[in-house]
Amino acid sequence: MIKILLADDQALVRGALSALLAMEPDLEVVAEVGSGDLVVDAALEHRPDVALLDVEMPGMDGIAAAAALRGVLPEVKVLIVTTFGRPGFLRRALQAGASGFVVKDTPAAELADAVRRVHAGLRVVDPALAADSLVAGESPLSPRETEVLRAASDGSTAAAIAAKLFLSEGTVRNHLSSAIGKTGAATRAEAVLIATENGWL
Amino acid sequence: MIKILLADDQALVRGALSALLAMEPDLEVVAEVGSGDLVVDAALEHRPDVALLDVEMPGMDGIAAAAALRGVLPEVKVLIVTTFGRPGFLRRALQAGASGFVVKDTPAAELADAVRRVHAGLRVVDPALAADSLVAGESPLSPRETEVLRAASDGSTAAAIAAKLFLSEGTVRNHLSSAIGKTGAATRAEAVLIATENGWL
DNA sequence: TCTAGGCACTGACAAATGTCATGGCCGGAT
DNA sequence: ATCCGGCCATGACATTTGTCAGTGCCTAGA
Repeated sequence: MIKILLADDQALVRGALSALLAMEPDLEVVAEVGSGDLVVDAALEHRPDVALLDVEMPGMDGIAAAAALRGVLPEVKVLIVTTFGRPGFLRRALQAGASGFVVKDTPAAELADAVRRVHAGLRVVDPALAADSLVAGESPLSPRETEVLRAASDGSTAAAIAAKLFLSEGTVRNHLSSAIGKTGAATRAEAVLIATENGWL
Repeated sequence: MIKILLADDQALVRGALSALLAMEPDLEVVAEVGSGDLVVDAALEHRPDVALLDVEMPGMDGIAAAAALRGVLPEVKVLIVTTFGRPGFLRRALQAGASGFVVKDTPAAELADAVRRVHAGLRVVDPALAADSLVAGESPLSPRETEVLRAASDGSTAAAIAAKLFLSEGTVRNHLSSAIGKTGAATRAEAVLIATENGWL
């Protein structure tokens, strides 16, 4: 019997995944949480074999939760589930110690198998996504550029970003210009889009 | 026995919802599709009582599919499911003839009830979302402003938008300026954000 | 019929943006 | 010890953006 911890912020999806996994005779969902912050506590209490973590969650996201879980209970295997197949997500998930990475548009029948394979100590990675991850590579953005670009992602003006990050306005424009160049974009808005699609923010 | 048609582009979620509904003795999923374009065909073939449609789908979205379904098989009740509780979505869904509107973070246990209530001829609407919909009101943007703003949402420059929509660059800037004013934003990027959050695009 | 409002355009102006050259500071690699 | 790269900053420049005033066309409602 493989014991599973389920983390997804959307209650409906969480419950549905639970129902899906409950159909398998050898799987058992022992805990469900709706936030990344609750993962470690729930794992300590219910001692699952596998943790199924969504990336998109308020507060601590699935990848951060995976890293935290690894620090406390390294024997728990982590399988990351996500809506968006961003190359950067896969890279960061594996670096955080995840054993598997599944996108939400894989067939439902394969989820149980993925759980079993992860439990058996194997790696489970979407091959198409792995290829994307290789071509996209790591983020070309420096830490500061990433920070500035993220601050720009809500349409803030350069002056507003400068105030928020305690920088000069010219410096902000320089970082943005550099980010625009590295992403191959023409405007900051396009740079934000490209960086987001690649999971660099 | 209530017969259900399920439409969601994410196979994993679709399968999971199917498993969830299959646990109810009086519900039966008779068809599953992964695109809005397939909804009408599948409905004609399987004659469901209730159609459970996700809004976010490639090709024809859930709301358009609801309208199309209503034109062909008006006796089929439509229950819209969505990740994002955008006020504009609710309004458009109801105008398209949907009987219910459920957000994906409602508890899993309530989904079956929502299906039953919709089947019984009742309306099912998230109360919090309904309130939002009232305050947000209809989109203040004119058709042209909406079009221009949508074209700007990928970070395109004014010149690029003008070329795409066969407008003068000055006209594009005027429409954007007007949209910025109506949304209460300070920049076009912020206007895009606000319009998206309200479901106006 | 008149009128209001959406749509399109022009021209002009201030502000914001993107780029470039330049320089100083620091930490890690050679 | 030196060099390189990231980081912060300045100042200057051309371009883009956001705003405003004014014009005209067209359609739907009073």
